[in-house]
Amino acid sequence: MKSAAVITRLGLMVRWEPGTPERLQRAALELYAERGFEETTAAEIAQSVGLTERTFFRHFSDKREVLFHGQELFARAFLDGVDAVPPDASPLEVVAAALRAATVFFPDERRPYSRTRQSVIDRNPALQERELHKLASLATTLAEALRARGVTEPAATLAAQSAVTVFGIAFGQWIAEGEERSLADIADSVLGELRTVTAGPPTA
Amino acid sequence: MKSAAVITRLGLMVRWEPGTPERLQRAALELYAERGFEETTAAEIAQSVGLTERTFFRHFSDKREVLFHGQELFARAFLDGVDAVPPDASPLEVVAAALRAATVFFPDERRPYSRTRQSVIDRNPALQERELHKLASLATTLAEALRARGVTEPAATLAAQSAVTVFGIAFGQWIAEGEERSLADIADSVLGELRTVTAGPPTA
DNA sequence: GTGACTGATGTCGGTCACTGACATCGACCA
DNA sequence: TGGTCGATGTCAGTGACCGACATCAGTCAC
Repeated sequence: MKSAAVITRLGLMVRWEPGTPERLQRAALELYAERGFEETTAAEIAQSVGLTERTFFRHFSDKREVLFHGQELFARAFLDGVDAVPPDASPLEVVAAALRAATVFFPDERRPYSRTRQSVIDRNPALQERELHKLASLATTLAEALRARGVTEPAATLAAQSAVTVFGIAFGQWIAEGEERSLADIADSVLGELRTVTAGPPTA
Repeated sequence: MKSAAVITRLGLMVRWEPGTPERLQRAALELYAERGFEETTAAEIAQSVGLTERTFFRHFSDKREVLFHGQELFARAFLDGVDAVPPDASPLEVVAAALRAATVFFPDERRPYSRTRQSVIDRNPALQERELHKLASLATTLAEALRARGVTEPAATLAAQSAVTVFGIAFGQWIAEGEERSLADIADSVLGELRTVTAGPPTA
């Protein structure tokens, strides 16, 4: 693997094939899905796209991270939803807006991809841990945005966590076999359920 | 370390000093707190109590797990709270009961210990991931208990996740500098806040 | 009492995730 | 032409973890 010089489709001579991180991500998902996460070594992923293990770790901080990229944009979508709502909106209205904004990241065409990705994650605890951590970070970010709008604690964290919880449940349903509603519709309905559940008569 | 034979306080000759897992846990927390999690090797923990690395990994599946033991009892407490409530109670009442039951695991004397433990976790992402995963498992268990009582999805998962969220926020506050209320009182109040936040006027 | 058996531990060797230091070599720029 | 840069390769190392096997005090059947 001395030199990876390559001729592109346009006939241009390039030192390195472009899109290295994307190629690694595709290869990793494929291998994880085929053999399982633990049974796949970082070196194998790298080799499968003509690179070395060392290069893999230059692009991704660890073996799990290769499945969790683009979270920043996703979080940004949530935040955009927050900003798109009038300043006097209630926390719950903000949550609804954030949810609606986030769902644009998951158009129906993406369902098959999301399904295989999620099935890989569901089969490995280490990957679940990483996913949980990402969602928790998202909640933290959201809570901060809420606080910046004047929502006090613990309401801000409560609302933010609820948003993430609703999203998680909705996403799981969106992925489910036979489900055909859009993620936005499902999220709306789950949020409604949350309001129902937390309503009820006052507790002792 | 050929033979670890030891004379106990009662003068009995024993092959192995008893309470190995507990000794390892204490030593681990101490070292993690002193030097940090990453800067402490499993071998060091083991050696600090006169054992080998291999033995450490026989008692704990990994380096993080040594800080997360006893979760089963904790989860059981939640479940006991669930069972202690009449069958016609609303999901929210069940959640309140579970929360109240769980707080018995954290009497005020335990605050200092919980604080140092949490500060270790807060300083390391890998430990945060594990904690999140344990809490998520708890939520899953709780949701199952709710379903067993006839609560349907997604209400069951929503209620269970909310319980865990409330617990997490309350615990964080309980640990906070200067806080003196009991965990039960704080949890009650946070649950009340959740009801307030999710109430509000209907959303579009 | 003796020998088989058990259970907690030690020893050894190996795999793999991840890292730092340094070398390579086209591309690009002065 | 020469120098710098950026993405990569090479190499050697550390530490988490695991399987296989050895050890040896205690126990129990006989």
